Amino acid sequence: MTVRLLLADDEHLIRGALAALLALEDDLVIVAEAATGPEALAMARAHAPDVAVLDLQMPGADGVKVATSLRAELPGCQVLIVTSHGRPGHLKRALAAGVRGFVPKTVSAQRLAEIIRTVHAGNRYVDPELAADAISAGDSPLTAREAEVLELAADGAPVAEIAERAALSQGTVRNYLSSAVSKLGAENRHTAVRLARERGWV
Amino acid sequence: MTVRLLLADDEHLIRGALAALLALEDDLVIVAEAATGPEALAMARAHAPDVAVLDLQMPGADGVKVATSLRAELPGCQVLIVTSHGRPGHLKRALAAGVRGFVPKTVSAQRLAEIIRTVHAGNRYVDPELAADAISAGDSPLTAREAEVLELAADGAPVAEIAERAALSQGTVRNYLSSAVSKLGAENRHTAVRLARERGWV
DNA sequence: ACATCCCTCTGACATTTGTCATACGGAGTG
DNA sequence: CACTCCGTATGACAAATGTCAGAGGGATGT
Repeated sequence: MTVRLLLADDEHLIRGALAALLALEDDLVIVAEAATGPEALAMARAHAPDVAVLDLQMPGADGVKVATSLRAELPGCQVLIVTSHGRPGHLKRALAAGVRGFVPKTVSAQRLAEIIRTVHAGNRYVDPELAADAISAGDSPLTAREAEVLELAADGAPVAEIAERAALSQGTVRNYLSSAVSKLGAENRHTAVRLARERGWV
Repeated sequence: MTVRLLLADDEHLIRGALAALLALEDDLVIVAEAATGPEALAMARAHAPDVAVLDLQMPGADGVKVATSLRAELPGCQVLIVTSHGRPGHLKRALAAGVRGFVPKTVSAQRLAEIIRTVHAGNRYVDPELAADAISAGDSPLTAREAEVLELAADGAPVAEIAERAALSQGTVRNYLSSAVSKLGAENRHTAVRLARERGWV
């Protein structure tokens, strides 16, 4: 039984190389390739692959967003996310979106082929190390608003701008930032942003 | 004439796939692979390749650092940097370190093989788009100290800590930050850090 | 010799952030 | 119903940051 694959990665070099390697496996066949999120979606619609191997970061829409749409449109298509930067939060988001597999790019092609088969068989596979990280990072202690405000603060915007963009009063914004900072044990909003990013909470 | 290659990339999947693809070219042969900077250096010493294909971001020491050491120890070995994130400053640093080629991972394997040959022949190759970015980004307007202080401010440390780490008075640190911020046209130190990072000035 | 730049510092001031207390309405829970 | 969160807000105060003017010393270039 052959497994029909969709391969999506914005790096042509990687995608091509990966395609070549996976094609060496007798039971795997690549039916489509894509370089962006929307393209991946279009390709999936056109070819209805058994398994979609998606890079986490792509222009247009990231792997998790694509996965969400895919779940709705092609329930028979299993999604496997491959990523360079394994942040705990990404894994959580991905699983919530119905992704069946999540692996770092540090695995070998051999392993990847096995994992593709695992996912195709309807099982799940999550890289043990990433899983451990996700568990030890735990749940976000931030409320929805706190996370939102922290996110808006991420690029160094002043309180006034955050307040405007979030349609809140400046005082409220400062309250949220303050509580986020203390919950994260940070010294100021900027280290708080960094910590939250590392744990994948924003 | 065959070209003997060293391949260094921390992502096993990518490295393996790349190796497989490049091995298809008759005149290219991979004599060594490495997953970290130090490992790349050790491998280069052991195998004295003609061309070293290095990922820009690797654990241990980045591609440019490895290139610098390589220039000194193995002048006959040409260095080609491959990267996902093409920041202008990286290109500049790389060229200063004697790197002969600089390409994004979006090129095809076919192109990469050609570029490897170009570099091996003693010519240079820089991706046109990255080159354009680097030129438009221009030179850093920051003085050495300003850049240093800005770098220390990058992870959100308070002025007191920056001052201590740079062995400067707090007032001086604030002066440098202030002038860096105004030179970069930023609103505050944090957006300044972001801007400088984007242009590769830190 | 002079001008110009960078590095370093100080002191003063305005602005922005961070913290805290307090308040009110809504949602959910016991 | 009382209790506890969360979201939202205000006001006040302390601390950090941003800005400016000025000043001395070293290096470099004309």
